[in-house]
Amino acid sequence: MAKGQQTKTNIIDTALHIATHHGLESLSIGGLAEATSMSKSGVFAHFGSREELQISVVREYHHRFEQEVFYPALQAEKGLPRLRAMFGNWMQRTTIELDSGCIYISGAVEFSEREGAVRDALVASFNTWHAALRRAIEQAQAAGHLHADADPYQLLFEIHGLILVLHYDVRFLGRKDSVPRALAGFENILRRNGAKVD
Amino acid sequence: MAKGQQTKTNIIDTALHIATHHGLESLSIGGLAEATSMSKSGVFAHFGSREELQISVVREYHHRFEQEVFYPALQAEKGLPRLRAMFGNWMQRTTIELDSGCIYISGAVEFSEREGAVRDALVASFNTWHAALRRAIEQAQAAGHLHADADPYQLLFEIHGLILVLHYDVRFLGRKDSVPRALAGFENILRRNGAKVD
DNA sequence: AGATAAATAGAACGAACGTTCGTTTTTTGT
DNA sequence: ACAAAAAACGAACGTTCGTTCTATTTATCT
Repeated sequence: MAKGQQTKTNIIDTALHIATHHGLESLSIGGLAEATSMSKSGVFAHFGSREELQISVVREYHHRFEQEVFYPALQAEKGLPRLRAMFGNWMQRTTIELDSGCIYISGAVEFSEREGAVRDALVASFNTWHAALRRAIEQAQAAGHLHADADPYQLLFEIHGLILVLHYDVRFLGRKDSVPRALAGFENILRRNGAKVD
Repeated sequence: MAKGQQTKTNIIDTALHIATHHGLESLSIGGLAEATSMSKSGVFAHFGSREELQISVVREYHHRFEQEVFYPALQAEKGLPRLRAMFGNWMQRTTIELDSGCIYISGAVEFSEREGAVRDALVASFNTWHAALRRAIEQAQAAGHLHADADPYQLLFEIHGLILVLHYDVRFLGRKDSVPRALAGFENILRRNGAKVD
């Protein structure tokens, strides 16, 4: 690999770590320069603008999300098992490991009233995941694991809420014991929609 | 009222408007000075620090939240009616009116890994509301509206999730039609815990 | 009305911000 | 090893930031 790409990867790694902890808006060229022991202009040259740097971080987060949340869940068989795997991985990625947060959540706050390419990248990335979840729900319905007449979007809405409140309780309120609650809420939703008890 | 207090109130009003739209961290002395047609030092003198300004905004938000969400719900009779009123007012305050956001949500992201007085004020303020909700749930149980053996915290957890995802969908994804989903999710939770259909 | 206190303004500070530019170092290809 | 290309540096730019002064304007009270 060319030296440049290697350095760029290193910068993005550092930036991703900062962004998952303190948000995309907390990224600064100067801070990143210090963290990577480079000069400001050296860092800057790789992206051309701060906005492009933020977009690169969103892209990298999207990639890792796929790798750690989505793809592993495909190992589980279609239907309820896979949906449960996706939710479980999602919980883990969002709150637990190294107590880093989720930029789909922090970014939603930071860019809810701000237009631009970063917001667009965030929305597109989240929508991809959203669509994957909807597919998993519909497959569970097709497999007879969930009622066929249930509204997938309503399930999705409620499930997403559990992830958000889990994130809120763990990271903001410091309630480390919230994972069982989220899991219980998840099973409540499934049961109401025809799933057998786990 | 003294002239100073009057000006201070005006500044906080303006600051609250900005904070509900763009977050507490987007507040700046200079921006507030321009918005209120004052000098930077004139604005600054009322608070002594930016942090104290942010805390003042949190306090004001807490006050309005009580006025517009909590107190009106006390008109409804104890138990399920009051709980429904609290949730309804909460939804409205959080997403609808003048499409302004909720600093309990944006603040949770902004101050999740930042210690200090602002974070403490936010946590304390939210916990007050949280406790009020828990009381309402327990009253609904005592009145026989909800199963007595249900865990109030689990209900609270799931209900809070609905507010968060409503906020997310409306403000970030721009899905203005999410209120019925949140309402449906709320009734789902109540029904599972023994409530009669509404 | 005149004295006293409160409120606001204005200028300046050091630091951090994103960005630009010219130069120097390092890597790459032959 | 040497030339060409890529990568990183260092200094400076114009702004904005929170904050600290001193000066000036307003409101308050007798």
